[in-house]
Amino acid sequence: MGRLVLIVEDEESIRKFVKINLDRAGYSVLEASTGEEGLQIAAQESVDIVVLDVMLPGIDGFEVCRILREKYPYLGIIMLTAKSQDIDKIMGLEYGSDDYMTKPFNPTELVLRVKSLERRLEINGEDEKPSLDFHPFRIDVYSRQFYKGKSEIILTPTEFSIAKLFIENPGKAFKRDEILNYVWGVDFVGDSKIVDVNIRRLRSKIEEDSSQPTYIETVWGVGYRWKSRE
Amino acid sequence: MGRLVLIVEDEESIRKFVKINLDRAGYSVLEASTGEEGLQIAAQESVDIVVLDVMLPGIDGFEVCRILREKYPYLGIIMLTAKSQDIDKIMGLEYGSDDYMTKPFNPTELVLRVKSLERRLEINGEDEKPSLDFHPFRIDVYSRQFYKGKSEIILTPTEFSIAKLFIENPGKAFKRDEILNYVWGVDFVGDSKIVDVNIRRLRSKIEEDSSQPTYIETVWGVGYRWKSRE
DNA sequence: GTATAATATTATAGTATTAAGACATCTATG
DNA sequence: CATAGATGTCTTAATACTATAATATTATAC
Repeated sequence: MGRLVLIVEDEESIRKFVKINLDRAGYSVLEASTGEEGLQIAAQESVDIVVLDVMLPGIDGFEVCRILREKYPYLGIIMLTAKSQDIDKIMGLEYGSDDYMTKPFNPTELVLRVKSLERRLEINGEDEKPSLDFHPFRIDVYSRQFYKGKSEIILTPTEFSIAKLFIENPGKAFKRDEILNYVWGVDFVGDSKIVDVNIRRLRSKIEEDSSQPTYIETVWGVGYRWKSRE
Repeated sequence: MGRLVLIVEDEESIRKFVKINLDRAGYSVLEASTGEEGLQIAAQESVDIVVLDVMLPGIDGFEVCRILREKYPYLGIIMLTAKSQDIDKIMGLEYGSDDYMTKPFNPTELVLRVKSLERRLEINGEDEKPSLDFHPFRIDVYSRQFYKGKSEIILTPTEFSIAKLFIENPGKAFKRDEILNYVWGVDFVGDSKIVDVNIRRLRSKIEEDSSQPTYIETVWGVGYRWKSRE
């Protein structure tokens, strides 16, 4: 499963450069240009690894690292530092990053470090459970739990079933009858309008604003579609 | 299986960082901020290894170490000391700790020390108990005993079987039929509501408040799940 | 713009699920 | 054989879910 990496770096050229390299290595990459933005994204998305610059406008990288480590013990953190900085302090108790690289750095090496950290996290951290991922959502079929970013959303059986169908087929436009067959079974007798009602319930739980849905789109005259990446 | 580590350290930031790192390495971690608290927890829970700061308010670390060693000969103890302290005294007969680290220290190294001590304890110490651990619970499959912390909870055969199934598969959402098949066997004739009744009985024994269960969660429309982590 | 069809929203009543308690039967043990 | 504990069944209560229907809103075609 392609892990999700967040880059927190104010200089755009470096950020893009890192992104391109991690993209190519098969990671999903999010970007933040300030510490505040980084913390916000980390709170919303289920980020696995953060590549964090020390020098940031506003809250500096050390502070961001400390906050991240406190909030998300299982997060991997790689810091980008200047040569002169105190490595013990960075890696040690004070801030608790998992690895560091001194600038300027070789992008290939960064990718290697990310990969190595990923392995470490997998070994120590929890086992890999079959989960369906579609950022910012994740469905854990093993425990039957649905997550938006880091927080669980409790779904009813019907809602869960619909969400699973969508996330297994992002971008596909489903006719009401198709949804009906999958969720209610082929022998269901009744109006296909129940699909609408249950879509609405699902929307009200997962959308920011359920009257302006951004995840479950209406395909007029057909049915509904889980919005694939823009 | 994840061993239980107790950290006795008054400074919260250090305590938290040690906890985070041990958590990630797969240990269950308990915290105490004073020597008294540490001794109390050690008496209640089946702690395997203690990480013990020397400088503590009230009873100091040396004294805590001596008491622990006297009471629990098989306990592993790692002391955290300042650079200047007399290492021979710490490691020697006087107090009898198993290992030490000087502050400031690298958390990664601490994890390595804990792991190494764990191995040593397994070789020298007691038999490899075929026990399932899921803090604060422990199941001894041979003697068919069930513990919450240090105290045994007497379970009936049916309850024990359910508890075992859950603790072997933390986080998994079990359908009633799955539980039925495992506990009662595939040839059981009768209603699957029997599962509900026995879950209730188990809850009333192991939960603080069985109407607000925190260990055995209800998965609505499906069955039950042992809560994996908070 | 207006009519029409499709979809969104809301409320409610009915249904299904789970929790809790009580009881009778069964089983092991002395 | 007597007893205590274990276990399955039944009943009732509490809770959560969901289909239906009725109304409002929005999109499309003309």
